[in-house]
Amino acid sequence: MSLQHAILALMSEVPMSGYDLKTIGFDRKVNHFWSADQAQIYRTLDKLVEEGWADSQLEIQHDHPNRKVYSITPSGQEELNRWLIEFQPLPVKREPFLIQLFFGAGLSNQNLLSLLESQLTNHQQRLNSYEQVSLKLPGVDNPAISRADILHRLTLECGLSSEKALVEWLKKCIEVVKNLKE
Amino acid sequence: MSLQHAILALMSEVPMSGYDLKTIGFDRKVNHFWSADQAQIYRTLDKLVEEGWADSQLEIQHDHPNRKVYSITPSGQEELNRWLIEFQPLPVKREPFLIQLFFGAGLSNQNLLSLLESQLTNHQQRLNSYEQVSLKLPGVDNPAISRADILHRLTLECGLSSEKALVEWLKKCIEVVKNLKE
DNA sequence: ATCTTATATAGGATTTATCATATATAAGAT
DNA sequence: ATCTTATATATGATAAATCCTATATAAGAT
Repeated sequence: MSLQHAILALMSEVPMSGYDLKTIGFDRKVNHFWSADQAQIYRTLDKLVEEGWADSQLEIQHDHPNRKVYSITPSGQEELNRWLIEFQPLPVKREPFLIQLFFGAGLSNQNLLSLLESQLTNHQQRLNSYEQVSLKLPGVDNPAISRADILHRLTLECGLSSEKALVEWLKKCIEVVKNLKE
Repeated sequence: MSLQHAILALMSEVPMSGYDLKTIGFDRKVNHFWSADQAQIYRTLDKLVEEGWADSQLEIQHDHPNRKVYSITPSGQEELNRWLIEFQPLPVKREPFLIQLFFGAGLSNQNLLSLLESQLTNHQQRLNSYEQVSLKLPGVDNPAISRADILHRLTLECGLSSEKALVEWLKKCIEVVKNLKE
């Protein structure tokens, strides 16, 4: 499962609690290509420990509830290294909005336009959030940019170019539908 | 659930068996934005009947096993009409390959390039299959093009432009990684 | 005082999807 | 004769993801 390996990869950089993984890892760092539910993270951590790929130590806190900090084990690191070079099949496409558009011949132009406009708004927002992240990453012109930074920027650019393509496509759709005779 | 509505939409054009839905519907017609497992289709058909959105009639065949042909009911059509104009949130992004790239700083350039090349091959194949479909759709210049045909072409163009963007991005990644000092 | 937000972990229930397998008929190939 | 492919439906088991709820501490706001 990819989520297991995403967690292993995050943990291998720095040990983390479930809460850290959710708030720092999935909601911030890798949000542009993966997201995970809190419940799923805790359950996956249990599974990683069962498999011997991670272990945890309780960290007593006084200003907050105690934390269970998880670290990757040597066998976990081995598994991660194996997985990192394993071919990943393309994820299956499932786009609810395209069902609507494909089967939308019976809808009015106005209904189609509403659907398209709200998709456009949402994709523009996503694009915008990616652009905000991009501003915080070291630029490729930066002489101190690390190998990891370069790869981080490349993954972000994947999201940026996908979203840009979708925004352009949606704008085109809107023009086409506007000129459609009902 | 979107699968339920994809099936309702396919059925509302023409009554279909589970087998038809799989082979004609999901594997051919809408493959560029939805796919469904055979087992899932039959189970979803059961659910649609339970909900009163579809019904089936047995079609006795002599050259093949008998078929159960499903049709949309009036209440199913109502449900479909309602759903077709309901906002669909953007699908969550989950890209296993981007986990690898993002956390791939410890890999050799050669390993990174292998990953990128196999992704590129797969996306080019997908792009190619979309282009094959495109050739069979009526062109926008065709004066006899229907409203449905136009929408079909638009959904296909979504896939085409997404795949083109990914192919370009992967080519760029390959150039960047080639020039990366290990 | 009470409410909300942040910090922190976890289980129950359900949904959605996949994989494997079973069953059965008929056509066509070796 | 036997094997494979196409046609056709269905169930068991499991995986992956989401939603809801419970529990608990502490800081800050109204």
